Amino acid sequence: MADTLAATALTLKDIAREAGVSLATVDRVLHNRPGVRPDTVRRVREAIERNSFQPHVAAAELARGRARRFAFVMPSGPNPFMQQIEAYLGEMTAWLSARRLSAEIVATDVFDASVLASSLEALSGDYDGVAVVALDHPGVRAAINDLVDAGTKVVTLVSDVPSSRRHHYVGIDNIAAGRTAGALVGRLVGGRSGKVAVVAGSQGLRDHAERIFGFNQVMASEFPDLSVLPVLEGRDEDERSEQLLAGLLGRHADIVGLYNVGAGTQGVAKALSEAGRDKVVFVGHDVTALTRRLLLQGVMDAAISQNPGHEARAAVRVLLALARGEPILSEQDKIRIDIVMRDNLP
Amino acid sequence: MADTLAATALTLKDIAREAGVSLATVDRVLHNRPGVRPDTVRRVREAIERNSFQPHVAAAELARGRARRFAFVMPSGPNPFMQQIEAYLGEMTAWLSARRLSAEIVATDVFDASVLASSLEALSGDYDGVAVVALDHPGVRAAINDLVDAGTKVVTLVSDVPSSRRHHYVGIDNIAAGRTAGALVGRLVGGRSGKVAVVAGSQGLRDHAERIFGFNQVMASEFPDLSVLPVLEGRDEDERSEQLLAGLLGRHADIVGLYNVGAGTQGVAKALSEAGRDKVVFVGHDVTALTRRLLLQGVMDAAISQNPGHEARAAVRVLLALARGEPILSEQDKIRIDIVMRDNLP
DNA sequence: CTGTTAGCGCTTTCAC
DNA sequence: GTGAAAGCGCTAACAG
Repeated sequence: MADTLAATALTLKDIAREAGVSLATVDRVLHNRPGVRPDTVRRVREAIERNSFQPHVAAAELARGRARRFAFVMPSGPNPFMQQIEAYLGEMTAWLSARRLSAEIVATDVFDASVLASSLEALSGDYDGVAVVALDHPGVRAAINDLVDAGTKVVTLVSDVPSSRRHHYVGIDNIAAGRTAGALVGRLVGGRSGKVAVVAGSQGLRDHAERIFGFNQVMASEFPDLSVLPVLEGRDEDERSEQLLAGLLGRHADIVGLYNVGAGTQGVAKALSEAGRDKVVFVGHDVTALTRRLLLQGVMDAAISQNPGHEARAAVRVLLALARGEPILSEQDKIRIDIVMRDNLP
Repeated sequence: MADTLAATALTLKDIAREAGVSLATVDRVLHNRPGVRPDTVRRVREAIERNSFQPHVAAAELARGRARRFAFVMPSGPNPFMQQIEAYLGEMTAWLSARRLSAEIVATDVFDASVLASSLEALSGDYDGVAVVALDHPGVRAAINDLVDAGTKVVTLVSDVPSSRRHHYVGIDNIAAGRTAGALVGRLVGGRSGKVAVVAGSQGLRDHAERIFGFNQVMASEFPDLSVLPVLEGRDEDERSEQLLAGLLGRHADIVGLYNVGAGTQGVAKALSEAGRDKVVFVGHDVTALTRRLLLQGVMDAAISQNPGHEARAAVRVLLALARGEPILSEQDKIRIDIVMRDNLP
């Protein structure tokens, strides 16, 4: 009644014997290194297949000796979400060093394309892998591609540069996140009709633009009784968001819903409460100390969140798998869009 | 501008030299093995501390030689959620065998305490770790404690036995899950008043009972306009759930919400549609092929879900960390309560 | 193109 | 109580 899911005790030596070659040759084939006759390659490959041989990662890791270095290029500002990611990275120190790995945080102005690009270029050659919170810009794309060409493994984190040749993106699908926000606002408004406000940092940021796109999609197709007002651009700043929203609330008495696409949450909440519009359905992003409090108070109704801890660990695991040439466990590092309400606060 | 989060190159040998002892002695201290003079222990400990030395896991793993075996004790029935967990376990085969680990699935009747207890007892001695979907019963608790006493690492999966001495629980907080379901039903009903139906497998199952408890808590305190009808016990079977619910719908014209606590989802959906009560807010659990379809069709409004892939991998990682004596990355293996609606379907 | 060999940093006998 | 030494299964020179 026991269904064995894994068991192997074969070693490189066994494969070598079976293929009639030496250890070194098997190793070459295993790593697609040149200098082996095609026919020999085939024989070795067959022996590997036949036994579904899995090289022992621990042995490989030990024999390589060299430690692996990863760099995390993060925004230099005081963004709470990014700080959470960095904190979780910090928590992994012991885990990392027990594997002779290191993850260094490189702070930079990720919103300035040329600064970001040169930060990336400066990393070339020194790291086995780089995770970067990237701005989608031609200069950045080029810098990423250069790193890739130099043999560095690159993953984009939180914000993607799909046009680059980065190996992987660790983050959520922002269009789907926006759709989810739309569905929540629409459903939680509960049949009332009226207007919906949208506050974003900037529509120039790819993730914000994508979220708004998804949000509008759902509103238009499924909630015809709700009309979405023009997007306010609060630059993720509290005061500015507050002022803009206060003005909007003053001009429209029939606002029933609000989607806060980025940060500036403090300001948004303030504008809402000072206008006495507590009944407005308020959906935002990310679980921080602030949004947690707002959810508990009932000021915010839901937060769309990507788990920063998961994001940090996923980035490390993906970089490690890439560096080792292992396949990436498909779904393992797909970041899910979490809906967080008061009762399922993590 | 680079903040190093991890870096060590020290080896056991360095520590040995620094403490003025041999390799073997450091190893003994490291693993709390007997036969070392207290004073020597202290000296070695200090040297380890002073250098914040981290032994190289790969080397340790390689030197041990012996493979580690884990057993997963799962329900023998055709529960789709459990099957998903097993499938994800299957996907990890290569990963496991590259680490000389194995995970064997042991199917058993987890709903019969004595059968489950003897299945657990039969495992003793053969495994380094056991994950078990457990029924909370004195006999099962005793069996778990026996395994623990025999040195086997034990984690409960999906369903906990908090009174046992299991090392860890991998699963969600079911009371919070029930509260979340309550908040969703209440909010999505959108201010209407009326009755709410609850269909469960059995109130004797700990997880179902906990979910109902949380659900009622929220309904009572926050949605006074909604009254919860007595729980229907459908035994997680489609036909039975359908019949019971059909009867209930017939008797109450003002049902506006429905919480399906366990399985039997097919029957619940059928009763709803045949009665033409498509407007009823329907919240259930888990994302399966069926619930996915129901969400897309708009029949179900939300599913509370625990990610089976995450659950499978978390169980393996926790067992491995326990077996190696590593600390468990705090939040890493905490399973979150996911709210899944149509737009954030994974 | 292919094989031989010396480790990587631990664990584990087996002596002392 | 403590230490010396032989591997674990790979990788990476270096020879041929």
